[in-house]
Amino acid sequence: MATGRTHRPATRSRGIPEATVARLPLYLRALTALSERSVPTVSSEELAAAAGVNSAKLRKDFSYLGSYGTRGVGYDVEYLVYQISRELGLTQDWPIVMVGIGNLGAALANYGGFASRGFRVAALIDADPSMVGKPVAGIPVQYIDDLERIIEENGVSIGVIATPAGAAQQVCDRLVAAGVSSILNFAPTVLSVPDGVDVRKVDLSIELQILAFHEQRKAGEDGAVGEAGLPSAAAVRAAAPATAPAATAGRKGPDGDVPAVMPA
Amino acid sequence: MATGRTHRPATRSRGIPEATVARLPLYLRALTALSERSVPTVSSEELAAAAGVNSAKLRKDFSYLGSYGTRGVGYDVEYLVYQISRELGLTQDWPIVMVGIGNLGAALANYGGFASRGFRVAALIDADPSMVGKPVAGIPVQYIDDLERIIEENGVSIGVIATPAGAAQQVCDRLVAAGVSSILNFAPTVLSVPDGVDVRKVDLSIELQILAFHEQRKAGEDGAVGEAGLPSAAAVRAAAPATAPAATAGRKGPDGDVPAVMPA
DNA sequence: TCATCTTTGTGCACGCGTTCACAAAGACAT
DNA sequence: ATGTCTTTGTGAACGCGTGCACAAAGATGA
Repeated sequence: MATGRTHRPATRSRGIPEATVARLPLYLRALTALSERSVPTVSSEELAAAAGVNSAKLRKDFSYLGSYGTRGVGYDVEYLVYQISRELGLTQDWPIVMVGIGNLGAALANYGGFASRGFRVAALIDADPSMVGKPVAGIPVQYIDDLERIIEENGVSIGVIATPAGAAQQVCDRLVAAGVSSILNFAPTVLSVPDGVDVRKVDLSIELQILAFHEQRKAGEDGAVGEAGLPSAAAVRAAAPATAPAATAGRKGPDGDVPAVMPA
Repeated sequence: MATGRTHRPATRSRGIPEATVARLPLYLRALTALSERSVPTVSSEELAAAAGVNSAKLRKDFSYLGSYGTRGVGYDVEYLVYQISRELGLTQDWPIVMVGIGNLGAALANYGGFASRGFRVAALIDADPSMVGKPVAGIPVQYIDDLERIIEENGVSIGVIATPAGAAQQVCDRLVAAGVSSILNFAPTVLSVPDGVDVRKVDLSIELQILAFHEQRKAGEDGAVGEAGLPSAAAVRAAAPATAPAATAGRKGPDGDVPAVMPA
């Protein structure tokens, strides 16, 4: 998960916990799939399994929205889809602008997940004049000088930043000044914004580093305690990652490098 | 933040809280920037500001790593960079494979954040035969039938999934069976994996939905209480978002369907 | 109508994470 | 040496999130 809300210490909106809000889209996705298969109702147990969460947690989450279930039966799929969509604000149209149409930006623009569920790409913006006018995902790229006008004319309140790190804060400032109050940041930088503006960040590098931490730990602890499960194959390999010849090459790491294997 | 660790209920590794681990990459980035500017030391206050966190939290985070600071002075930048890198396992080489080289996958492969800090793209894999052999980011795409062999030969323990939702679980199963024990998932699906395997997910659609929720809330509450701050412009606009005409139309697509290649 | 069975909704307890506030530690000047 | 000043490291309190376990609600069948 590339994640991380910034700012706004879980404002506990109108009683709905932040953690619950973060799971609603997950439930919605599972429910939509059921809806397409014309399944009329689901139990908390089934839906929880589909969403990958605990059933008690799911029931508690739904309890914040109201009592939409029927004891002995479960939840009405269609009704729940509607309620969650409404709660998330997906029953209305959300025009968004994306700034920075490089490799990542272009890929995101093409990504279907953006277009679905009420989100509409109102404009693609870049600072490279040679990009201007070129259509990406069917939408012509516009020049950054028009950013303020575009936001104003389209009533945009959500912006996506996919620029290089160096330009992110500057772009962010302009977006906020122009009226954007929610930002999804793909640039590897910490953005500082005034109160009232929400920033969520997606950082590939950070996600990988977190995985590496756990991977290293798995490699290190096994052998020590034996930690049930885990099909040795992976553990062994991770413990002695230099198995492959030329591949791993370097591995010069200073000193305190992984306790290398460590026989039981 | 596209986020969400799955599984593994915060195993509290060797005393380092999960929340702290998630922040270490942030500190590392800020420290690296300072290091490049040849700054010798930083106080917890300065570094916290750069990383966008509370200074007390930062000090407590570092306290889990040991006592690396000097009272009255601060932390030695170089030393801290090394310690955090080591703790995160970045002093060793981590070969990774990426499966699903569509729009998003290609963009990720080109993304510099992957190559840096010990991560090395060992292979790009796709199920579309017409993609095979074509170089992406300088690396020729390989066919998915060779997945197991590639993982074995390169000692890969971290995999990145950027396939369409429908293919994700299947790819995941193969990766895990081949020995991969950490997965970064960009497909909009819940992956189920055996114990011992870590999954982190990055879901653009979910992030946007969370932002929409807060945006809706901001628009709704103002007017009711007045809730200080917030430059009306955005609030007013969000309150009457249906400005655009047809737009929302279609609404058919199941869910986050990646346009990209790859049949099931 | 009544009994049984399924599934929700939630009270409660526990643990993690955050923040405050301060004592201890060391640098630095005199 | 000694005092002052800065900054760390952490004890303690608090709040959020999670999961258990169960009572209440309603469906279903006789």
